[in-house]
Amino acid sequence: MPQTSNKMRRENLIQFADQARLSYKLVALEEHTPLPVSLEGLTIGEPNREKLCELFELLEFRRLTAEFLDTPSTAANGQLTTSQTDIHESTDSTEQPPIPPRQDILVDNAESLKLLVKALTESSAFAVDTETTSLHPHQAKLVGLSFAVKAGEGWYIPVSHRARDLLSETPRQLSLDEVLNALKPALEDPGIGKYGQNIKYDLQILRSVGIHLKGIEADSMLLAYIDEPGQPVNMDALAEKYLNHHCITYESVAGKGAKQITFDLVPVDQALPYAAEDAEITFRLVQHLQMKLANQIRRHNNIELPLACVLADMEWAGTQIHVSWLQGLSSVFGKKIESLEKHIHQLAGEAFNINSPKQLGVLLFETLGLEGGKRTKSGQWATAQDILEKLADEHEIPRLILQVRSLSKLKSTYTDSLPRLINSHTGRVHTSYNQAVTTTGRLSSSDPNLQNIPIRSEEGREIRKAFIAAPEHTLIAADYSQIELRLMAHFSQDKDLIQAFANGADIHAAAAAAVNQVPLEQVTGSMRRHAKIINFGILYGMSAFGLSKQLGISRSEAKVFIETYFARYPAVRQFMDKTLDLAREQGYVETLLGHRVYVHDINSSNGMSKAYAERTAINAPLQGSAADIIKVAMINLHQKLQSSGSGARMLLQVHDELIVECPNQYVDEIITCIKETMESVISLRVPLIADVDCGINWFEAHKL
DNA sequence: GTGGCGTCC
DNA sequence: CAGAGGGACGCCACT
Repeated sequence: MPQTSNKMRRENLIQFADQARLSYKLVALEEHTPLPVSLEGLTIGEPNREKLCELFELLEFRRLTAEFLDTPSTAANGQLTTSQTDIHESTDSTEQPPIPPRQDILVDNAESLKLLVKALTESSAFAVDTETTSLHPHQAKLVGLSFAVKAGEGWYIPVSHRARDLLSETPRQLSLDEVLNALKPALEDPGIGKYGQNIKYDLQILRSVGIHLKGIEADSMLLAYIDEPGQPVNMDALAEKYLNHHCITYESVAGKGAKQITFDLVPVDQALPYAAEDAEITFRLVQHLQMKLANQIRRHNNIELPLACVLADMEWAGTQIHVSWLQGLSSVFGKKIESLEKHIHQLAGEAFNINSPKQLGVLLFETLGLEGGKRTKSGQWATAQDILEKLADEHEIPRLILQVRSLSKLKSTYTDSLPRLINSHTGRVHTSYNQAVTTTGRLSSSDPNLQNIPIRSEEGREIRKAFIAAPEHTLIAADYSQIELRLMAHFSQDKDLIQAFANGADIHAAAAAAVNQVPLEQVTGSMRRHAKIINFGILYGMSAFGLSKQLGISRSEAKVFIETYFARYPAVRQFMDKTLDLAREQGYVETLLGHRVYVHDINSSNGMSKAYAERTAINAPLQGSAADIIKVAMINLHQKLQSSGSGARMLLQVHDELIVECPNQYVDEIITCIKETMESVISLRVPLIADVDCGINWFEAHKL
């Protein structure tokens, strides 16, 4: 009983602290007042207020605030950005008192296990880390668990280390069952906070041994990502960067390359410091970054961290694959490639590797002497699609090469590879979502990448028929309609753009009508096609040159086209100009929900890097805000699907699209739920629309 | 390991 | 003058 109330109080305090931090900052900013903190508007009792002060001490709030006040304000000096100062000149790690050598505790008997459980249970939060035999949760075996409840101390429990050879003995260790039984209450107690480094992984590992981790409070990887998106977020790099600590490398305990051994074969005496360090560093990183990021902690708490738990479920679920369908496609593609290859070699009069851009360039532009050759950066002949397309009229070979290219791409990347990535235990593919790599805030997907499955070409689209629903289930695909253009309308507040979306107009046709100054009825197919390219070009900061190349028109025509567009949608240009000003001033741009994208080169004297930074500054708030919106949709939808009791579950995310696997009898209900959830994430100045469809496979679910 | 290319949004 | 479309990942050839 007393424990529970303590935990509840703790939770309340954290919530209060979060609010108080913000309000204190405001007060401090306006009045430059020192502590104590103003708690106006917060309804907390005296005892809690005391506790709150303690908590501030704990968080070194005073130091944080002092830093905040010392930082030159953007408005005052008008050039150097506060954030750049924070990031590049922060000397946090050197200011802190030196950390004493870490004490490592090996848990290999009942007594030490008892001590650990006691330490965990009495803590308000602890770091947890798992050591396993694989990076893929479904094939990983749990080898050991490590914990830290405070800086300077790490615990490690080996559970399935093995003898490396016949001469060595199996190390003494507790049984997995005994360990899990002892730890389960603490791990599943939502009142005790958990810290992790890439907690999405540990969540799945723990789930595989029947533990449902609760009380997840922070992920150092996600905190670091919020601090500086796009920078490395592996633990070694973070320890160097924030704690000035050099980690024991995985290679130094497990070896590298072909000689690398799995962690269960690492001797326990070597595993102990490595594993204990993982947990202890995680603990310290979380504490450090929570302080550093006080004003962005909400993004971590309310978006990135809950999303990590959603992604863990999606990865764990995986997607069913129709293997023989893919094998059939492979064989069809293979035969076509073979015959095309023969034909090409015949025409060329020599056998060469048609997959080698280098050999192809020499053949086309030297042996055959075709015109229009361009060099790549490295001086090779460029043989990219657009170049071959121009040559296709003059010569048969480039035309055939284009066909081969497209087919071998489909075969090697998709139809041949996907079956190899099916997990033998589940019979499904379990992609891995990376939440902390992109600069804009998008997710990425790998092993396999399921965010670039073909859809445009007819042959490629066939591959989507291999992504099937489980028996008695249906796949539901829901995608946001024109989300980035809608965000452009929202941010720019352009009257006509908003009006077009409010009317539910075909936005490309509307742009075509505007640019060509004709009524909507007179918009031709080609006008619409051009307007569509311009619409996307605007989002990406395309130049007149790029547009002319895309549309096959002259540069001056393209220039007029763009100018007319801006004349028709004047607020769009104003928004772009304002965004660039802001980017130059503060060194970063921000999305709807506060994800920052740094554009350091925006004031560069190098024209090319500056232009690049400018395009990023325009595009990032749009791309990144779209990412924000779907992240929130995923968190909300995950919650709703779980509580619906339907058994429907999210499987995939492709930037503006969600794929849900749903038991047949609930499809109608869940479609409604998905649409409502996606459209109600946030209220913009234009409607947010999600198109939803369903089918037995991903192809069928994309009829719209 | 790097560069070229191609797939997606 | 050169380069002139944002963000990813994966395959292949080549060094």
